[in-house]
Amino acid sequence: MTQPGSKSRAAYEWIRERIETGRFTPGYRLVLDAIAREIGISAVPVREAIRLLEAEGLVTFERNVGAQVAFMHEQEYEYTMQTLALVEGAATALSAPRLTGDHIARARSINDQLADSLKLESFDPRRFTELNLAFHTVLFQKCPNPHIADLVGRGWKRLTVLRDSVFGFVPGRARESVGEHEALLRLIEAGEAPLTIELAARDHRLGTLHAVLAYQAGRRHAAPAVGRNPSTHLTREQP
Amino acid sequence: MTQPGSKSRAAYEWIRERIETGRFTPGYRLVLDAIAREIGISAVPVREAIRLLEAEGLVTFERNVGAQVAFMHEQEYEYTMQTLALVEGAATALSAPRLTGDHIARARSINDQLADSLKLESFDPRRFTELNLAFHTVLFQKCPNPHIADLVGRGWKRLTVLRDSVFGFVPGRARESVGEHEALLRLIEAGEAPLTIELAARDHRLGTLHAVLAYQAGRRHAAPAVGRNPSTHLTREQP
DNA sequence: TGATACGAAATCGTATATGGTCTGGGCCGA
DNA sequence: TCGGCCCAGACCATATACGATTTCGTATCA
Repeated sequence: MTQPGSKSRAAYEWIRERIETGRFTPGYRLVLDAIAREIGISAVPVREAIRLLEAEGLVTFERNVGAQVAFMHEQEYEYTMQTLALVEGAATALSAPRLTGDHIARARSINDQLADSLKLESFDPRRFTELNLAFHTVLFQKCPNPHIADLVGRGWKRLTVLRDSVFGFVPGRARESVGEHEALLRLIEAGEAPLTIELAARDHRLGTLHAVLAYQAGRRHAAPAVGRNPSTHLTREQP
Repeated sequence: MTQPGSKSRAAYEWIRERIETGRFTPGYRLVLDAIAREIGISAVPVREAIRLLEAEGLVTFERNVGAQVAFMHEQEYEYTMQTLALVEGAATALSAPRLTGDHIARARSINDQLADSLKLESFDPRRFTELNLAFHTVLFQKCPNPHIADLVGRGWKRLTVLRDSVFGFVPGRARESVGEHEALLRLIEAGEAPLTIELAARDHRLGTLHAVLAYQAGRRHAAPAVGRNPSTHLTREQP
């Protein structure tokens, strides 16, 4: 299925693309025959595609009833980011000792691009997110544990569905990020203890999460109930 | 599919049971028609079952070629336990503040049973593992993040395929476990910081992992290259 | 003898067909 | 008017059928 050329794959991408771009909104019913007819294939591969989307949490499924685009509650972003903070932190720490000077240089170069993108009069949050992923990918790519690496990949993939780019909402956080990136690089260069690196990487991601949550709280209540500073606890205080 | 009553589900359980009990050994080819005929259904639901097993990593799959029971290298157990240490530690820490005295009492009661099972002249490692899961389930069950909770469940499920019970190999570790359980309970009761609890729970699991790795190294080299004590780093020294 | 090409068997991927299950609307009785 | 029953339509789950792809044995040729 993951293999290109298959119709299941085509159906998967066809549906996913529509969910990502918002043409299929949460609750939209995915009817096998209808989709199959529209793509010009039979229902069998469509069914398989939907099963895969279900496994990714993009659609919900009920036997004898069918599938619909999953409802994502407010907290979905929080849960995903919290999980990503956890696994990406670990992946980065496990990867760190295996990174060469070359890797660090590459990461630093990407971070420079991130810094540059801040200076443009028209800040492009989408591009910032793209570069941000590239930066972190360099850092965790050497993670020797394939399960953890896989979870990191899933987390990022899921984020693409939840938010195109949160940095559009919290541009200030983008600026902070660049500084934290450099700090993280220094820790790695210095050969700091894995746990130190893990918690730094974790905090970095939680920092973005908290910024977004604070922004949302602000929008809701006019008086922003600012969360605490990023904490390594994966948690934040309840209001 | 996850729903009972479906033939996909039946096929899934039929295959999985054979893999778990070792009747289907790694490398065994899973031929759709053959399995379908043997179960008495058509190939379509069997195919779906195999896709699910693939997602769980129990079988590997190649387009136009088919599926076979996944080869699990030596390190598979290590990777799975390391990942479980990571996510279970977090789940436990996130769950801890939501646990009532009732939960703690229940966990302690299970730990008593674990202690009792050590005293029996015939130690039953399988039962120990069962109770052990029950104990930890009490502790992380209140984890509010469904993604992390899900990952914990997957980790445990995967372990059932990898090893029936490692405590048969390292009975000494069973004894240690009981003590660490009590220590963990005290941390939770005392309302310690989430990170403290997280790392304690993580270390607890890594302890078992390291014990098993040391045992394996001992079997291989006669002179056991004992790993370091459990570390919160998720890592251990290379020999 | 070894390499290559051909062809048949095995097996997968997908289309089409069919029976089963759920859902919603209309009819009937209170 | 309202609630319950029944039926028809929609849709899913699975079976069967068939073309497509891979694999592997065998024959042919250098």
